[in-house]
Amino acid sequence: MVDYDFKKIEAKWQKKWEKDKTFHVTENVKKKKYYVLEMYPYPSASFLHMGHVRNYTIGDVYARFKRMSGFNVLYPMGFDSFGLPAETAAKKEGIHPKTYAEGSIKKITEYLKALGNSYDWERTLASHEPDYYKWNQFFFIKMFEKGLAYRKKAPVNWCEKCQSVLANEEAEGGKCWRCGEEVVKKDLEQWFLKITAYADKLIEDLNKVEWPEKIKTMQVNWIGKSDGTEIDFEINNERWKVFTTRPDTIYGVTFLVISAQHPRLMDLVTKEKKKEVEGFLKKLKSASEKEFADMEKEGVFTGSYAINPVTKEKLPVWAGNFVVADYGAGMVMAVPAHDQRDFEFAKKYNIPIKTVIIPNKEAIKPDETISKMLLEIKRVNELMQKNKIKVWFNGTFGVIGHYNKIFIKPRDVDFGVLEKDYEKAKKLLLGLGYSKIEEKENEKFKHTSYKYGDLILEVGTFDHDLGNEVANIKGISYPIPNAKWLAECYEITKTKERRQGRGDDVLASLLNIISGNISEAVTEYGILVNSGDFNDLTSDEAKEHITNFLELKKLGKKVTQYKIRDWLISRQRYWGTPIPMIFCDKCGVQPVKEKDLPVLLPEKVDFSVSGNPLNSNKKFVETKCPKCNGKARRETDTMGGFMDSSWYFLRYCDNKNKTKPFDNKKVNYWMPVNQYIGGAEHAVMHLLYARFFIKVLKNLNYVNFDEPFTKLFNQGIVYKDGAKMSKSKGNVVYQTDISDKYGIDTARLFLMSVSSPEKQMEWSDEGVQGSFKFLNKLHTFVSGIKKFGKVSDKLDSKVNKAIKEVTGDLEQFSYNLAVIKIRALLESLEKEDSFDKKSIEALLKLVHPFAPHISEELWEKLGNKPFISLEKWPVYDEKKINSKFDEEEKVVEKLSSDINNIIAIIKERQNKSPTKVFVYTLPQEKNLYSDNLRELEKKTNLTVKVYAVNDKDKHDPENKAQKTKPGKPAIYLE
RNA sequence: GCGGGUAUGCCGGAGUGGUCAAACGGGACAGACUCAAAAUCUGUUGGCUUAGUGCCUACGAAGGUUCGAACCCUUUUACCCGCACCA
Repeated sequence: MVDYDFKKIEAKWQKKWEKDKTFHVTENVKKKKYYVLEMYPYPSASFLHMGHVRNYTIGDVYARFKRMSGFNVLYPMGFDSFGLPAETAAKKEGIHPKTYAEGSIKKITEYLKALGNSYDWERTLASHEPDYYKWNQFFFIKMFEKGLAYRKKAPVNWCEKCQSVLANEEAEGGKCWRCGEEVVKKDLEQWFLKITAYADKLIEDLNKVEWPEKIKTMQVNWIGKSDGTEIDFEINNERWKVFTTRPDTIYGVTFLVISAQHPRLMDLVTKEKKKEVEGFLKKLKSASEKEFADMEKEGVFTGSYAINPVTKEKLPVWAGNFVVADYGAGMVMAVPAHDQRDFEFAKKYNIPIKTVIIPNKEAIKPDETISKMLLEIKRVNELMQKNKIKVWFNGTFGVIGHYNKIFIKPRDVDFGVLEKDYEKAKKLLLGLGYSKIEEKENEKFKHTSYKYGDLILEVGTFDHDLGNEVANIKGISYPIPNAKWLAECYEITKTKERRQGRGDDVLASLLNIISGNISEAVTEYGILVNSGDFNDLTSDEAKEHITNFLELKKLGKKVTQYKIRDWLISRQRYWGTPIPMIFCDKCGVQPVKEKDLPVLLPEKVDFSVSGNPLNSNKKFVETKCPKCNGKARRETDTMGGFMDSSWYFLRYCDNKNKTKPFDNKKVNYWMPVNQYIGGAEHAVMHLLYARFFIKVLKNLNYVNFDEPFTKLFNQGIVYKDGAKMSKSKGNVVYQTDISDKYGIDTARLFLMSVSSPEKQMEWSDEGVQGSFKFLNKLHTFVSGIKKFGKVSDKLDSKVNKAIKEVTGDLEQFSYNLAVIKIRALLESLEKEDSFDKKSIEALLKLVHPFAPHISEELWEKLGNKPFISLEKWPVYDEKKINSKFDEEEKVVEKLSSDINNIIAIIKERQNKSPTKVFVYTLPQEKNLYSDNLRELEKKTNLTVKVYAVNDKDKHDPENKAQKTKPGKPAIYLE
């Protein structure tokens, strides 16, 4: 077989599509719309690699599928051409960013077109064009008027390498998202967009979209809403606010910690402590951002004391490195018993730890009696240990020993000792002031009861070896008993199971809880102890009550805190949308008048100066105040690129509008985007900003929907040699590497068939050949068809089933499974010698989304008019799908493999080559096999004869027929 | 540390309670075609065993639920991704 001429075919159809504007769409109210969109790329002059190809193909397959399914599909493509990368690339090449961007757009457009994607190129856009960014400025002013854009001095993230500030979202883990440079904090006056005003709505509306849970969670976490209580602590006769989500632990507060970065820290530091605090701060300052994050919790006492508003206790105020200055109030109440950070801090500086929560509501509550008893146990334990007697406390607290169940309100102290120590132990107890009540003995155990005050104490012999053995078998070991363990023990008693454990472990655990000598903070909710009037409440109840109490006394209130900060939009760079603001000494900050938009980005600037090149253009900077017409200065900061990407999908709907950002009728027809496709890395950046932007636009009456992207699909990353395919890693396979050799259809088909699109995939050079083979096979098969005939019911069933399954798979992005079914269909068709045109057409249509060029070509070859791209997706007929055929096939398959198996054995053992097969079936199964006689002969290469077992004239010299079973015919070979 | 995900045969990857020694593709091996190779076609590809049967071992590891588990539960290990001192 000669490889099909993919080069010619692909060029031919790409040209035809372009000339015909096949994929151009307009609003059509009679047709249901569907908007498929891939995140628009940042244009670079280099070739697309397989990661890109995969991404765009995922979208194109879907767009083509939906288009054929009868939707009016909007599938546009544009370019995110503003931004720092263009500026740096331009600098490197010594050309103007504009030249660079436009050159890149030209190149990348060419590459994108070579993919054969069904984009509507009439609707393209590029964010650096004044026609586009004019509207960035327009919206900015609208937001400014609504108070949603404002200027403020704040500590912001600064990237030294990029010479610009970054939004919080762009400072990933303290590093610049683009260049990886350490981010430093700087106090600067900057423009912000008030995304925080929409924080609740941004969380709430997530349930209106069908997005991967992961992305939703990431957004929720990023917004970081937490309900809590703001509590006033009095320090030096002044009230200081503290935010907490755990007001139920207020009785456990043993100190306060103020952030080392808190602007008013020094107000709290007493004269005596000043030097010490300053030394501490100095040390922190010298640490880099990263070291800072890894640093151990450290602090220094400020010398001041706070008054707990509920208990009136006096609490030391510390300055600490682990408190974030710009979250909450920048100061926290520390509850070491119930917060791990506070715990570590308290341990380090020897601050008291006070337990006020017992984790499980029904777990052991150390009341007075129990405390007394525990102390008694402790006394006994110590005495026994001193005398080298090993003790196992049985059934006292928790699950102890090897047969006892936990009980909640213990009445007696019960323990076991080894038989050899028994008498000695008894004596020791008497020495402690115990009085004997009763002594028992049976063949297994000895047992004595004592009285001590109102306590009962029992001592018995304990089968040490047995206990150990059981424990060993179960492999249970709790080196550090803790509250979690106890809670677990309690859970076990509820299920009536038995559990082994060491008595002294439990004892230690309980004593720890009572004495505050715990090994880790208990952070789970539970019931309150040591909490005055609030004792015995559950954490949830206590939060409510304590907050109410504080509100009543005007010492605190319920508040909601968010982690998300306002969106920092200004950048000190050239290549972006100029912020349309003017500073006038008289009138202050003034927006540029709408009629004067756009504020054009001047091309003539000096790139050699440090800082923002825009400052070098006097004509740009010096302007007049729009209000008083006096001398004024233009804002030289530009907008971050995420402004551009926050609404570009709206502009696609009406990209040539000169008078408005878009016509809202058009936007309301096409929007929201039904299927958005892009990488997960934008989860808390672009995807969050765009949602915010749409909410603002809805409030301003520009759009009538809440969410821009109904469905979101995150494609998996393409790997090669174990690393993400990327230019910087040098493990790139370019589009042309494959398309030159096999054609772009092969590349598309392969990328879609190796694994499901949302999973990461490993690139394989060999694997591509499989897809190429398939397309060759398809080409040979379809172009070799001489004439059409009738379809068998069997084939018809297969065709219909394939349509059904492929349709379902495409709908769910299970492209890889769809491809498998298409392969199987071609195989079945190849086997037949008669089929109708409709079946072949169906096959081509199923193939089409994956391999659009070859399917167009073959479609034409069948004598059809172009374009298959605009043809109707095949419809299946459920009635024609008959599982009987599948079963038949299986049965035949099995029988022929049995026959082949026997042939192999005969050949090897008897060195004979049989030529005839006699098959003996049950009478009712005879037709099943005789109907498929030809199939059987083909598979076995022998003459086949089928008999029913009761056929009188059957040829059966070795009487094999008696071996016949239902579904398993007997076989004789000769 | 917290949250999410993944783990399947030589490899890539389907499969989420019986029809599973496990789709499909790649690779390897054998056969057909050919002077030969490539392409193409056919078959084999966990082990033992057998005129087509049967048995064992296997879906990261260990337990458990079930008549029955690659699939459900628990624990655990490794890798990937996200967040990271958020009170």
